Amino acid sequence: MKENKNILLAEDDENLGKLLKSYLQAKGFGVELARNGKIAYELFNNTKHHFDLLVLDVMMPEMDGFTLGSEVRLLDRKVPLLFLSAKSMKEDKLKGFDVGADDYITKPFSMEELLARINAILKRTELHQKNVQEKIHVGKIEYEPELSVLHLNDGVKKLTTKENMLLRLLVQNQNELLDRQAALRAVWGDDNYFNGRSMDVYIAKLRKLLKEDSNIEIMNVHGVGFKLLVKQ
Amino acid sequence: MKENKNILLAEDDENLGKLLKSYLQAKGFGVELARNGKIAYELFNNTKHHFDLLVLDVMMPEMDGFTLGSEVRLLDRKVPLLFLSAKSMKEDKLKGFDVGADDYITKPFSMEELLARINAILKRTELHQKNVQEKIHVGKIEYEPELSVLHLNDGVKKLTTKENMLLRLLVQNQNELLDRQAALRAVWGDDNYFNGRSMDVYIAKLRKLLKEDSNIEIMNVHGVGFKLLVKQ
DNA sequence: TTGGCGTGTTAAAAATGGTTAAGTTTTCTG
DNA sequence: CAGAAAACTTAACCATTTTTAACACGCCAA
Repeated sequence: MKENKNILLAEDDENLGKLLKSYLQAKGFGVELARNGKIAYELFNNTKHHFDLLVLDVMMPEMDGFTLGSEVRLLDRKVPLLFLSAKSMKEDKLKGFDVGADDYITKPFSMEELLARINAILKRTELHQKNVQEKIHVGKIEYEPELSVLHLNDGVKKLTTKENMLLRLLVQNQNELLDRQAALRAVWGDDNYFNGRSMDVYIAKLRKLLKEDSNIEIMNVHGVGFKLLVKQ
Repeated sequence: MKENKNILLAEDDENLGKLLKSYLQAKGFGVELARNGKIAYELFNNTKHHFDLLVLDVMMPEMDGFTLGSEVRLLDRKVPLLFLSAKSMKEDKLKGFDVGADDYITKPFSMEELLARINAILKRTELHQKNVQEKIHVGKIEYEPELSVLHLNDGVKKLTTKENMLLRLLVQNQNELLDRQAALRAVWGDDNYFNGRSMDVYIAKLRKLLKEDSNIEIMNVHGVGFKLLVKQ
């Protein structure tokens, strides 16, 4: 049960990025380095990856750290965020916490301090940790997002790509709102009218699949999004 | 509507302690001030008190902050701890996180920063406590806000998004005034003329639903708002 | 007491969503 | 590579939810 933790590091300064990456790897973490916010978002949104913590530089080209943080928050309300900033400015800190930062550290910082903060965050989120992405129970139904497979009464159902991406988002936000626009951007990469209807079609498909467990419901929040309700 | 959060503040510097206490009280927190670690421990251990967060100065007579933190951890594995320290020394920080700190802030710090960190901690602990699918009794009627469901005589009534949001607000302010503008901002995100009329329409809908129990009444307070009256 | 503004209520209009099925594109497979 | 199968999108139609409109009534201050 060694399961080492995975960190997504978004840092545009190549030297600093590589330095941090190898330091954290030496400490036993799995580290993916993204050189800007857009790449980081795509990595986060890529089904193949699961991250336990995001370390985001505030100042980056393409998409700054705060914007990235907010977008990520729409997809996953719980994943811990740690911001790196050159400025120690008050407004920046406040903005960071507003986005839902779990911590905030100003450059320059020592590697040990970063490590201490990372460990502190992971320690306190550990208790509430979701299963390490092998098998997830949604009500009575077993779901394996990595294999994109649902275990139903009448056997194993292989999900299609879009079914799986959407269900994964819903499950990550179980009993919480999944924002419509955020889901469209995450699954369809865009949020125009027809994609919207396409998503509705997929919601209908998922409802059919999940109706085997009557305690599961995909509830619509009018004009805002969907909520995967699992009665306890 | 807002059950305000309680903070236990352990700080031996009388000036700083009182300053922080009154600042946090002004921000809506309940604050108990203890002038050393021993008193703080006794306050915490006194079952009459419930604290949502402990703010502990590291350097205190009788019992230092870290010791206090460890002792408290033995009683409660989850209660959030935030340490205040004059030193920014690395070892101190590490020790703090080792004790299970949720955050660590070095003096001098601004009040805003402390507040931001407190709110950040409370926000993320709130997430883990939320999602309780509780059943609330409104008079004789059972209401499940998370499922947006009312249990009426002739079966279960599924509420629409807006019905649920508005009813939830009313119930949270049961027998107290729900301010009109506040409700509009909370449910409609805006408070222009037409939203106002939309809200009136929803009040009418809710009245119809709730008239099953004659002890329940949604009363209008002219020009100010509504009050959900439940006679005992 | 009266006029204006706020509220109660119902109904029609507009927006959003649920679902099925027909089209289109992509992927698989021989 | 062609044909079939699967995946995905678009269309259509209907249902539900929300907003807007309209009119009646009530409260309250001048």
